[in-house]
Amino acid sequence: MTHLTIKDIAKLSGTSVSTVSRVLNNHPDVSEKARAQVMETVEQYRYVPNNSARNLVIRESDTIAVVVRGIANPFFTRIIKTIERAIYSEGYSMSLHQIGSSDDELMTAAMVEREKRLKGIIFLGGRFNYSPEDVAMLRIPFVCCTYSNTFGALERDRFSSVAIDDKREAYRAVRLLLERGHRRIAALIEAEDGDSISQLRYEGYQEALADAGVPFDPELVEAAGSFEMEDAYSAMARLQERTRFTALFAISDAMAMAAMKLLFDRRLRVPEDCSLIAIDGIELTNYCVPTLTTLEQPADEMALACVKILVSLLRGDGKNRHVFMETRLREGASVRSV
Amino acid sequence: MTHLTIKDIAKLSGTSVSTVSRVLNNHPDVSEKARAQVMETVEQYRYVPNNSARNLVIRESDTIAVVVRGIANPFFTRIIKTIERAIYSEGYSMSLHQIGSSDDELMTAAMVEREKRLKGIIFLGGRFNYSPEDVAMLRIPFVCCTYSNTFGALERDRFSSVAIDDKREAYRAVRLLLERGHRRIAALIEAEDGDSISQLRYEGYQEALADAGVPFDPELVEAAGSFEMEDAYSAMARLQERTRFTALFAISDAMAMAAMKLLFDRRLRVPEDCSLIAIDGIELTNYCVPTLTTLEQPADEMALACVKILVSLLRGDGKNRHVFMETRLREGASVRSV
DNA sequence: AACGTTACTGGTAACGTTTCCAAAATCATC
DNA sequence: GATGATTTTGGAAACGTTACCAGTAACGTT
Repeated sequence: MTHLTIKDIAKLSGTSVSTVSRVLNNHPDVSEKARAQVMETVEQYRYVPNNSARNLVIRESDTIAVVVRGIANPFFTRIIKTIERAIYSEGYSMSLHQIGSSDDELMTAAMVEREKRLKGIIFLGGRFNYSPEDVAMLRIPFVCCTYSNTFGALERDRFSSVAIDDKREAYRAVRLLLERGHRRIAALIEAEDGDSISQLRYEGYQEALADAGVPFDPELVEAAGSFEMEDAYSAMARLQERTRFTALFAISDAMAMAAMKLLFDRRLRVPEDCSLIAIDGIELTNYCVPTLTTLEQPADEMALACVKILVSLLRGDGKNRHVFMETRLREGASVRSV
Repeated sequence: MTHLTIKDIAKLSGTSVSTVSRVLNNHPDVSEKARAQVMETVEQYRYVPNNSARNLVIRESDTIAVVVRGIANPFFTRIIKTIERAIYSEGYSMSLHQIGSSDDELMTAAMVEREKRLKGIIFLGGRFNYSPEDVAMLRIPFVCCTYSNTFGALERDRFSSVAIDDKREAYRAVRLLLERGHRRIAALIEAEDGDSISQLRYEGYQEALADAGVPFDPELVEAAGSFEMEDAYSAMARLQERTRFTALFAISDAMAMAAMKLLFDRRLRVPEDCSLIAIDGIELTNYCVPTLTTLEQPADEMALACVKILVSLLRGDGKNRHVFMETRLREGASVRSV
């Protein structure tokens, strides 16, 4: 017999299937004696319940899905790592789903949900600009991490989110450049339009310039095809060929690092010829030359908040919430005063 | 009714449960007419079978677990990404398990296996030096990725592996430095002893020196507490304070990048003052300054090989295999001739 | 037209749990 | 020690599939 069943345990501990089940699920209505009895046999034979059977009768699984757009992003890896820990320590299990830039996260999620009877979903890095009707496909709680849907059509009480205030933080980053005397400040953004992280950060950039009385020059803005470093590198190349600037705001650390490389390849020095600031705070920024000045998102806190919110939704206490985190300025050596 | 069952589909398509099941599982013994009928209703109502019920009667799940030590490692992320794709396209699902450096991968795997009735396991980046008795806990096929167990106690036909020949590739890397005229070549390794990737690569280093008639100097070797950049940085600091060298062989790209940063912080130039070579070929090496010369592991190929082997084991055709991949030299600007 | 093949179909018993319900045991009260 | 209340127990019906088995329909063959 490869796998023991609850029946075997019942027989071995001289009790019934029901009692074993009760013990295993920590029901109060079972005598101390029986409980001890059962526990002992369970330990002894290293019995582990069959999850499929359990999920079948429970009518759902114990799985929380994490749907991530761009798993290669170091910032996301960091978050995933913490999320996984938290999910397991809450007694759930996690399944990870990577989607490409052309995939539809809602489709993926809906499919997986139907197939596995998910408990909940955490979206990581998606755009998630869906209509309420679309979202109705998802009948389970979900939280969007790193995406705040600030202007989206979706009603705020239909889902939760954990994010930084992208626009405000971008504003802070650009203001820092302005305070250091920069006036020609370029922006390296990502192509996706509409209500995306890129757009929000871009708006922050524009607003900071406006508030400082610096006229907006579209020449100074270039969009990469994706968040990938490769695309950022070539976007930066276009930008650098087109115009001159003393500082660059990149919407992500990885993109800033690609930009840094382009500058190096063109024999331009950071920060002497061009200052650099970005948002994310990935570990790598401490190791590039020069170290990157960046607004660090509290990745671990964000991950824990996601799981905490989702779990409390699942347990029935707690409503949908939208949590905004603050970034912390981590000064590297990539910004100089002019 | 939230979820349709196979019974509903049977009723709706005017046939029986058995027939629907047969259609869904692509059994040949069903008429074209019935098949079309069923397919249509399935499409129309977007029916998705309940996996728990299926797994219950099948007596196993459709899940392949990936147990990874150090998910933050960019090389692993890349592999995971491809593995996930491959697993899904083969019709399985994936669950990802991150373990810390102190955790026991076998324990984790055994636990998860019992709980979920896994189909198979892929170990990523572990040491996996277990005795045959330990491994007997795992009753399902598994493949170790990036770890070859070259000298381990485990019988070779009990598991599969996909890896590079760590010793040989390290040998190649160090020989390249030797060919460029370097004689004082330091090594930045990782602390884990015994039969680890670090050790294998370290042996390759020693052998290359020996073959070139360069005497081995233990002063030139420093071990980091882990593969983390932080630990690599401080190990490199110790090394650099202790002795002088014209070139460094690091056992991983990430460690090399940390070393590069330390050299920069100490006002030493790469490659003028110290050449650098490593193994892995992560994308980032193209973006550091200067670009790192590295032996690139074919991450995608390795990932696909893992899944292919595992799937063929699961299908019953195919035996346990040990695949060695070749690296490809990707020349950056971090090595100079002396 | 009777027969044997073959192609297809539907009924039903698993699979290993949880949960409901009723029965049994225990306890408290008079 | 009889009664009712309470705690603890076990039996059995779900949950939604698959797979076996028996049966029916369709088709050639003689």
